[in-house]
Amino acid sequence: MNKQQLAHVLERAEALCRERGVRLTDQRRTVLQLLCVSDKPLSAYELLDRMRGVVRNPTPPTVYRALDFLLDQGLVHKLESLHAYVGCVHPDHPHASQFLICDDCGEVAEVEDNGVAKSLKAAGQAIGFRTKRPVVELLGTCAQCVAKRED
Amino acid sequence: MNKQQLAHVLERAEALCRERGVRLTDQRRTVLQLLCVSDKPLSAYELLDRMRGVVRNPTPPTVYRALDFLLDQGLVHKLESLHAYVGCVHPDHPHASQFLICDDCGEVAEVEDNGVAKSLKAAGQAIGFRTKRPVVELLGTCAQCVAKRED
DNA sequence: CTCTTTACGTTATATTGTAACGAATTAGTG
DNA sequence: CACTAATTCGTTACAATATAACGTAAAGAG
Repeated sequence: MNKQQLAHVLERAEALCRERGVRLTDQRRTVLQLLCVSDKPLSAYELLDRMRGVVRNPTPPTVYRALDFLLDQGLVHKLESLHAYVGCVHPDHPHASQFLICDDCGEVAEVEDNGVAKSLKAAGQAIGFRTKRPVVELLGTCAQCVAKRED
Repeated sequence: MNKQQLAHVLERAEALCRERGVRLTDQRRTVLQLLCVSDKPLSAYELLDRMRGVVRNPTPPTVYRALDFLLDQGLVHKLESLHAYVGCVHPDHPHASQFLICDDCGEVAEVEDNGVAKSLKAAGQAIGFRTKRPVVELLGTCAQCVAKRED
């Protein structure tokens, strides 16, 4: 994420939290920012490392609390299959994303595919299931790495 | 899974492994069987506990090696969002399943929805992504527990 | 039977995530 | 402002999940 996008996300985060009456504290903002400037998903302990120097003596609970808050607010996503976290690319509206995770280069693409959302909804409804949190992560090879391999 | 289903799965597992020239050893069969007779997903360490008394002095690597093998062979699935494992209900054919996980009663339904499979494939292809392993887990409330709550 | 590969035993350790409890800060209320 | 309640944070300890590394044993191939 570039600087302009970062600024936008942080602004949006501030505004959303204000609207919702919740507090985007320094620690929480720091974690969000670290995730946004990273070019790859970060584990909780990678985040912990990067917080040193920004926050005084952070510990695991420091990170996990901030992550819990940001996850609740939909400002970050957890990639279950990687045990890692990413900043949300479009916190503007509530959404259920899908993640395409390249296990070659580590790149992660967050997409919001309407067809997928619909078919998942239908599959749940077929058996009366009420979905609260969909986890959709496709592990494989991104276009760039596919091309690289076929050279 | 009832006894008859269990017998069928074990037979199928034997046959598949024979065909593929891989070995379904005692430990691996034990793990598969434990997952199949369980009425809920089991964590690696729950499996470890249940292996005592069947296998001599099992340790974490014992369990994880058996799980790795069974996952490779498509005989069990890992539920990433639960850190837990389930026996595959239809190992007969290769497939990409979706899991509906009730966070009230813990029940897990494995479904193979064609619409979901198609839309996921399409979403990947749209950006040239080659999916190797789809992770699709819907966390929410099953029909039974929805009904219970509305009483 | 010998060689090679695969599976397993064993110990130690890495990684991910929480519990619990008190101190400090913030927000609401008279 | 003063008081109280709620939320956030500091800190310690620990639980749960997963893997590294290396030697031994067993199985399959020739």
